[in-house]
Amino acid sequence: MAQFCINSWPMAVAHIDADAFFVACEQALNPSLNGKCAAVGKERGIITALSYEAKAKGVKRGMRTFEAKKLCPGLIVIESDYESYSLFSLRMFNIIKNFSPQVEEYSIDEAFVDLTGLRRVFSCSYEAIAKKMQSAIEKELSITVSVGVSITKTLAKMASKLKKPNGLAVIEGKDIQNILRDIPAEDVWGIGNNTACLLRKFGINSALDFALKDEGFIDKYLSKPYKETWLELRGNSVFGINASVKSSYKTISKAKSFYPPSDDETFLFSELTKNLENACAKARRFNLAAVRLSVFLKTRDFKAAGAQIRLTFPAALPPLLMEALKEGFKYIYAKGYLYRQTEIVLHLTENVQYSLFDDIIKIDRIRRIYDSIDFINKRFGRNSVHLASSMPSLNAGHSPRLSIPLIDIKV
DNA sequence: TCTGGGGTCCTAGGACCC
DNA sequence: TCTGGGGTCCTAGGACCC
Repeated sequence: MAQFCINSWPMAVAHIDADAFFVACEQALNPSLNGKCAAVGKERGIITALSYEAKAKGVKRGMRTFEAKKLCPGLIVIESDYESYSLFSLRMFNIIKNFSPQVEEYSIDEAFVDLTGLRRVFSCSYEAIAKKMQSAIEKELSITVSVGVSITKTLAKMASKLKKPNGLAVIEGKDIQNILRDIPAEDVWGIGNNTACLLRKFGINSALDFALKDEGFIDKYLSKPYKETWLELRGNSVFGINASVKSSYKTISKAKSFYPPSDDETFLFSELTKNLENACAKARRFNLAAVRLSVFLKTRDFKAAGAQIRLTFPAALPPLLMEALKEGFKYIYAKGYLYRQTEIVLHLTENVQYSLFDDIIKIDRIRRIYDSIDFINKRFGRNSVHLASSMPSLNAGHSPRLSIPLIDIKV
């Protein structure tokens, strides 16, 4: 069979994927959990992550904990502790950066590493460098990772899945076709269910079927991202390693589900207010301001009603966004429907410019108040100080350590 | 199977202008 | 006033990812 046309000097990229990361962190912190059926997500009542032992008993992510315990009676369910996981994550990335400066922090438990040219530095093969990284992580953090090495990001990402957990797999140019043959098209990174359905109609079932399709077909039926994935599968690297640290957001969203579903206008609006305050606090941390605000109410059958409001000036201070929130809420709220989730999305801008006509003094007063609020919340915990209209939802859930409702901000 | 809370990018189509 | 061509910007929504 004809080989794909590959660049003569392909890049070497490794994808590192921690195994059952959240649970592995818990096990590293508390070795008595090793080898046991353990899961994280107690606070939500839903399995967020689980050990391989629990997976073997048929427990799945997203399962309700009581269902999981039926399947696996000895299951230990722990509250998730994101601060610890973030620290493990940071340390894992730092270990990887000892090997190459070109490290993309792809998610909390995954990284891409550009190894191109490093064989000389380490006097060994790319596979051996990958092995060294894997061992270093296990030795220093007591967690295991699976590593894939190949000539494009897409192939490396797929390689890391081949021998999970604690595995190492290399896909060389000459092996691409043999390996893609056994991988279903929907398991390709970037091809979801929808596209897999479309591909099946054309007899494309495996990753290899897709990779072997001619360019004319790709151009005719698929858009840019799929063309890029197609190229990557054929060994032509188009996705670079993005080593810059994320410092900004285009959108920030906050959503919260609740049970039982509710049609209580006051409760729903207070939930939205709380979402808004949390999203705004995050936006302020990154020096961002919203230019548009989206508001959603979701019913039990996953149907969402949404509205989007354009703001007259960029803002990240809840009092300045309350009118827009009210407007959006009024527009989408329908009496008699039971809702189970509220969500807001801030569409953000970096360069905050106030026009001469905006009330700069008023905005500045509110900003100063929120500087203090951010300070207090940092000291005493999230939601220590919040808007009075988010009280009903706060009282329904966890109570903050110190509650100082801001009854009415006068400006 | 649809569990939950984040995100990103791309495209099509409308608004508006020349 | 109508017709047609062309460009840009914005936004909604789709698809995908962890």
